[in-house]
Order: sequence, then structure tokens, then C-alpha cells
Amino acid sequence: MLAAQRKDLILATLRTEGRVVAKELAAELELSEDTIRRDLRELAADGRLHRVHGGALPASPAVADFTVRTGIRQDAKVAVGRLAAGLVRPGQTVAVDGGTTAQQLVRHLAADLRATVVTHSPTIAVELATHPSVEVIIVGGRLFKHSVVAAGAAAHEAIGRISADLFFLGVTGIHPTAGLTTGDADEAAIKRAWTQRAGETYVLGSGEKIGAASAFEVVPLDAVTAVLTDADAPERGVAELRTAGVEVIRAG
Amino acid sequence: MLAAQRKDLILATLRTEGRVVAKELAAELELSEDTIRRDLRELAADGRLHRVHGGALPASPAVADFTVRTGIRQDAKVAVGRLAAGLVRPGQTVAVDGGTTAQQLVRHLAADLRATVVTHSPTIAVELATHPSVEVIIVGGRLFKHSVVAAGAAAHEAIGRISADLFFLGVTGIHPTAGLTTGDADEAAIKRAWTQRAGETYVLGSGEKIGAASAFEVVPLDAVTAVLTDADAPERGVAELRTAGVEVIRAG
DNA sequence: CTTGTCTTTGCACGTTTCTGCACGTTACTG
DNA sequence: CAGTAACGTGCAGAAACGTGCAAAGACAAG
Repeated sequence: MLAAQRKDLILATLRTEGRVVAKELAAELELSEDTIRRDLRELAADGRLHRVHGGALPASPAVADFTVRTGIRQDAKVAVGRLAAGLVRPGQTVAVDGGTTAQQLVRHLAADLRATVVTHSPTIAVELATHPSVEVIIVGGRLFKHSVVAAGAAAHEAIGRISADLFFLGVTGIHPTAGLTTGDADEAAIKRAWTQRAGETYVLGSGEKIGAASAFEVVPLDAVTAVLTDADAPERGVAELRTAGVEVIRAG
Repeated sequence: MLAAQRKDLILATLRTEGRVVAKELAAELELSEDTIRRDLRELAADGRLHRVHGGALPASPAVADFTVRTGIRQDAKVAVGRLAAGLVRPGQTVAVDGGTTAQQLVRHLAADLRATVVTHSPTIAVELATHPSVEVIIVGGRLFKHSVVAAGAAAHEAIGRISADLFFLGVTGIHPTAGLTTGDADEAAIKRAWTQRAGETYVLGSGEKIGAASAFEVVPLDAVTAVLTDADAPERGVAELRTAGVEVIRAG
């Protein structure tokens, strides 16, 4: 067992058990209590746990939350995700596409939000497994490995049986004339199916996607309710989209 | 062995084992520790792994986090997972249950294995997204958050349309008279459905589950092909199962 | 085939990190 | 308030580390 790994293990045990005891850890890991105590001391110094006589307790949740957030640098995606999360009303059924921005979306859903999320992305489903009140429906199908989402006939069929209030669509290109595009035909078909099954469709479009175009059109621009983007999105591209009649909402 | 090939091998080992130790790699590859250390330094410089004293850990926190979550009794789960992975023949369709042992199973599937894995666990699906040749089918449904698997009517229906060669079943209890049990009725029903749809069923049972029993029976012991367990499984429990007519295979 | 260059690898050596023990101190328990 | 368990510190041996260097092999040019 590597020393570095040991600290992770202590923290993991702390999360699952709610406490750790120095003596028990020493026995379990077959190390002296001195070494365990040293680890606990160092983890406490980093604010990763709360040291107490005999062992340790979890650090305050605020600390954990802070370390997680600062660890992520995708500012634009976080901003767009947060903006999108704010559009969801209690009781709604929301279809969520795959992708890192969508991941940020579900991560920012309010902890007390009661809603239903339908997704063909196993990653999104796993993320929401820890959400206390959101109901999650997974759309199955053949796994399209490149973007890690379910696709194929089974997925189409499942989507056809769902009606969603909102759909959050991820694309690789948002272009005034080429419309909304992505790099794979199967994926485009799935995204199109979702768009048809949802009352409103919002595009998750962090700035670098605006003005870009990929090979396969998902839907034309007028098929969506609005494009959500971040504060750093290029002015010119946004203006072009608005001229084309698309509503563009910028994150804070 | 080419140097570049060696680095790939190190990264592959890191993915499957969750860590690598410089000394072990040196012995395995019959090279000096210096050379291994050089490789690790370079891979760390490229951000492909996280260098720590004694070896290296995965660069992505997500991977590391999961490895750690499997807990202190990880060795047994890895051993059982590896044993189970070895039972899969090319061309077979394999149903895989949720759980950390199953996660180890798919992680140890040979990189060149051509097979189809069907699963109602989004976590397993995500894990297999990086496997080069395995085809993955996701079973959808309502997400049962506690164990992070799809369940409910939709899942049942989807499973009913599948015929698998093998099913790897995870349970919380393996008891000579109570049979195979788990802690949730819905989950038990899904597992039962899989058992009925598979030619052979193998139980993933790391030692501590033997002799234990939970509230809901999945299937009786005679419904499964064999129980896979680790070398540290209690002798007495294993003997009792064998007396009850169950084949028990221990991991080396 | 020979020569020169570049890469790879292992070794030597000084440095850093990890770990367990000894010892004195501090915190719990009855 | 006494006894015990847990604690922190200093220290030493062991293991791991990085660096510089030289030998061996690969490879292209001549």
C-alpha cells in the first residue's frame, strides 16, 4: 500500500463510516499507530478532516465543497451549467444530454429540488445518484463509447415513450446558418429525438462552440427555445445568432 | 519491449489496479527501478498519472476516488473480479450486476476480448466506455440510488428481451439455507430476472458475505452455477455451502 | 562496412521521505 | 486523583528518490 493511497483510503473510510479510529486503522492497514497518527495530523492540517482524540471525524461540509469547486477550472461550463440548473422548476421532467456541461448542470441542481431527470448518459445518472430528491430515469441502449451515452434503436424507442418539459441539448457547433451540429450521425439522431419529445429545448453552448459547425445537423436554430452561453462568449457570434432570430442567454 | 509500449502497459495497469508500485513494475518487467522511475516521471510530466512516493496513482480524481471507495477489503474484490473476468469467452453475451466487485470484474476483462456486456449499472457502463473491444448494452429504467442501478418496470421489460450466456450476480448474503439474499426487494427482483435470462449464473461473493443473510431472497442456491470467492473466505462457511451442493470456486 | 549521433538503460552517490521506536506529555475514565 | 490510553517529538534505519555519467544498442549518413 502506497503512503499517498493510504490517506485517500482514510478519507474514504471517513465518508462511509462517519468516523475513523487510529487503532483500528493501524490494525487494518498493518502499520504502527504512529504512522496513522501522522497521517491524521497531516490531513487535519490540510483541513481534510477533523482530528479528535482517538481518531478523526469528517471536516465541515463547507470545506469539502470548497475544495471540490476550486479544483475545477472549467469556468465557462460551470457558469452555463449553473444557469441551466436555475431554469428547472419543481415538478418538471427534464431530459439531459451527455457532456461535461450537462454534468455541471446536474451538479448545480438545488439540493431540495423535486424533479425528474431523464438521461441517456450513464455519467449523468451516476452523478445524480447522490442527489437527495431528484428522480432519475435512465434511457438504455447500445453504449456509444466516444461520448459515453446510450444510442441505437433501443434508446430511440425509450425516448419515444417519454414527454419532457425541458431538454438540455449539448452540441459541438452553433452556427447562424449551419444550425446546431455534432460530430456523429447516431448522436445527432438521438438529440433530434429528444428535441421532438420536449416542450422547450435549451442549448448548452459555452463560448467556444458559437460560430463553429460540425458534420451532422441536429436541428435548425429555430427548433430551440434559447442558447445558453457564458459571459466570455464572442460578441460577434452572439450578435449573429440574435440576428438569425435565436434567443441567447448569457451566464452571469 | 519498447519503451513506449512499456508506458502504455504502466497506464493500463494503473487503470485496472488503481495504483502501480515502482518496485513491482521493475520486477515484473525485469528492468531496474531507475528506468521505471524515469517512465513514471515522464508520464507524470505529461499529466497521464499522479506520481507519489513509491509509485503512482491515476491522474483523474474520478478513477482514484472509485478505487478508494471499494474500501479496505479491496484485495478480495479484486481477486474475485479477476477470477470472474477469466470465465468470459470471446463472443459471449454477459450480463453484469452492479456493485464494486462487478466493477473489478469488468476492469479485468482482457483488453482484446470481443464480447457483449449487458448491464443495468451506469457505473459499469462508464467503466467499460474505455474498453477497446467490448460492446456495451445499457439497460434503462428508474435509478435505484442506493446501489446505483436501473430498476423498475422498464428495466424488467428490457431484461426480458435479452438472453445472456453468463450472468454475474452480486449479493449481500450467501447462506446455506437462506440462499442468496440482498437488502432490497426491487433489487432482488431485478437480479432474479437476470438469473432467469442467463444460461449460467456466477455469484460474486467475497469472503465476508459467506454465511450472511439479508431480508430478500434473490434465488435459492441451486439456481446458480457456482459461487466465486477469495482465498481468505472462511473455511467453515465454504464447507457448509459445498455440503449444501453448491460449487464454490476460490480465487488463487 | 564504418563512423558518428542519439536513445536507452543501469549504476553510483548524495538527498529526501517514510516508518517505527523511545520517551516525556496530555487527555480521558472511574 | 490515579491509572491508562492516546498523543507529539526527536531520532535513526530503511527505502525511495533525483542527478550525473558511462556503457550498449539503434540508426542514418557516408
